[in-house]
Amino acid sequence: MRLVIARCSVDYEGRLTAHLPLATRLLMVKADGCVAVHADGGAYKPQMWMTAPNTLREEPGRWVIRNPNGEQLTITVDEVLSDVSHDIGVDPGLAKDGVEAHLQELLAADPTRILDGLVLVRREHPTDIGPVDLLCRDADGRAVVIEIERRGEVDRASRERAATSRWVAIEVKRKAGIDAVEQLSRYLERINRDPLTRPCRGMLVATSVAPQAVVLAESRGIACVTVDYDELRGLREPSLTLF
Amino acid sequence: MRLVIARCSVDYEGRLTAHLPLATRLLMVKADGCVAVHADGGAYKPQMWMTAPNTLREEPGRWVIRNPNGEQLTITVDEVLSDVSHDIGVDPGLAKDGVEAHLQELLAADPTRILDGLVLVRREHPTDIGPVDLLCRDADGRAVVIEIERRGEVDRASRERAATSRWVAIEVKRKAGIDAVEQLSRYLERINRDPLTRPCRGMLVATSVAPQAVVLAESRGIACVTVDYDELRGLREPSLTLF
DNA sequence: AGGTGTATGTCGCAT
DNA sequence: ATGCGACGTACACCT
Repeated sequence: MRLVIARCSVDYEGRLTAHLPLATRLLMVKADGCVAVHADGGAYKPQMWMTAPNTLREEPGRWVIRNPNGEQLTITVDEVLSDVSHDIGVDPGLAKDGVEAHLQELLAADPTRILDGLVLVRREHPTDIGPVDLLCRDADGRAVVIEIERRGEVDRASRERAATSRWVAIEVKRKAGIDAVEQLSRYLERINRDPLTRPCRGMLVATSVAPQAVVLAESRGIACVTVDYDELRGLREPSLTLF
Repeated sequence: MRLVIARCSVDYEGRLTAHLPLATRLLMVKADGCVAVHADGGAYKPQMWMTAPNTLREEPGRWVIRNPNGEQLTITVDEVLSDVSHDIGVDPGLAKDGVEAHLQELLAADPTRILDGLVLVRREHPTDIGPVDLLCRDADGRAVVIEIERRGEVDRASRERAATSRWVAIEVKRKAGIDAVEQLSRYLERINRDPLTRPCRGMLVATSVAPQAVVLAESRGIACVTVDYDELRGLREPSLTLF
C-alpha cells in the first residue's frame, strides 16, 4: 500500500464530472491498483476514487488513472509532502454474523415466532421476478404442506387444497422501509397470479419497521411483525408482551 | 490525519457482529475522529470503520472506539509498524456536475423536451409521502407527474473512444430501473387520491431506462422518455430522430 | 431525531 | 454481462 500526502487538485470524468480545488490530501494506492483521494474528514468515503481494474500513469506533477469503462481520474500534484509504501500482504478476510440470512434461517426453523400455527412450506420460494424469503401456510385449513412441482402436473386434490388454503408470503428484513413493502407487493402480485398459490397474503417481518412503511403496508393488507434477534437466537427469554 | 500500519485483529459489535483475524492493516484516523481499518485491496471501502462522532480510547495494545448508538469497534494491536500524523487542514470541498438535480433543472426550464406542449406547474411538488420531481400539465390541461432518474453508467461508445483515442470525450447515460417505476407509482397513487390533481398520469424520464423497467412501467400506463444530457445542456444539436 | 431519496454508491449472487 | 437485492450502506435534506 502506497500512502502519499500531497497538495493537489483532482478531476473526475465519467459517470459525472467532479472537481477538487488545490489542497492537501491523502492519496492511497492499494495493492489491487485502486486509488482513493481522502480529505481529513468526511467519514470513510474518499472524495474521489477509482476502483480496480485500472491503469495508473504517473507523469511529473500529474497522475492519470483510467478504467476500462472510460472513466478517468486526474490528480494534478503540486507538492509531495510524504510518499511511503508498506508491504501488507493479503488479508484473511472478514467474518460477519447477524445479517438478514441468519434472521431468515432462524425464522425458517420456527415460523411460529412470526404467527401462531404458521408452517413453513419453502424458503426462497421462486417467483418469476425473484425469490420470496419464506412461503408458509397458516393455522386454518388442513395441515398439508403442498409441494409445488415446477415441472409437470399437479394433481387435482393439491390444486383444490391450494385454492382453498391460505398462503402467506413472508419477507424478512432487519430494518424495513418502504422499499421492503414494495418488494413484497411485487412478489404478492406474482404469487396471486399463480392459481397454485392463490390466494396469498403477505407479512413483513423485521427487527424494526419504519412508521411510513407500516402505513403503506397496512393500506395494502400487509401485516408487519417485529422480532427480536437476540430472542430468536435464544440469547434472551421471550418478552412477556401483554396487551 | 493519523496513519498507522499495524498487525492487528479487529472486532465490531453493533448493527451486526464482525471479526477480522490478525493481519497487517492500515488504521486511518481523520481529524473529525472517524476511524477506518483498510486492507491492501478490496476497493476504497474499509473493512471496518466508525464514523464520527465517537470516542477513541487508546490503551496499550488496544483501541476501543465507541459511538453514541452503542456500537463499538475494538482494535487489538499486536505490533505497530508505522505511526505518522499529518497536518492537512480543512478541504475546500467538492464540486459536481451531472447529478440528478442538474437534469431536473434543465428539464424544469423546458419541459417540452419531455413532451410537446408540457407546462411546468411545480418542481419538487410535495405529497404526503415525499416530493415529486416535476408536476406538469399536458397540452390538454391534464396533470402529469414526472419522475427523473439518474443512475450512472458510461455508454459503450465512450468506452470504445476511451480505448482508441488519446482524447476522451465521455458520454454519460443515466439509467432508470424498476425502483424508479415503483417510486413513481407510489406518487401517482397518492396524487390520484387528491381531487385537485386527479386524474394524473406519470412519465419516467431518464437518459436510459432498463428493459424490465420499461415493461413494468408500460404495464402500469407509465410512459418512458429518454433524453440526452449533452443535448439538454446545449452542447449538442438535437438529434434528428426520424421514426 | 427520524424518514425519504440520492449515490461515480459498492458488493455478491444468480441467471 | 446483467439484473437484483443487501449493506453496519453513507449522506444530505426536510419535517
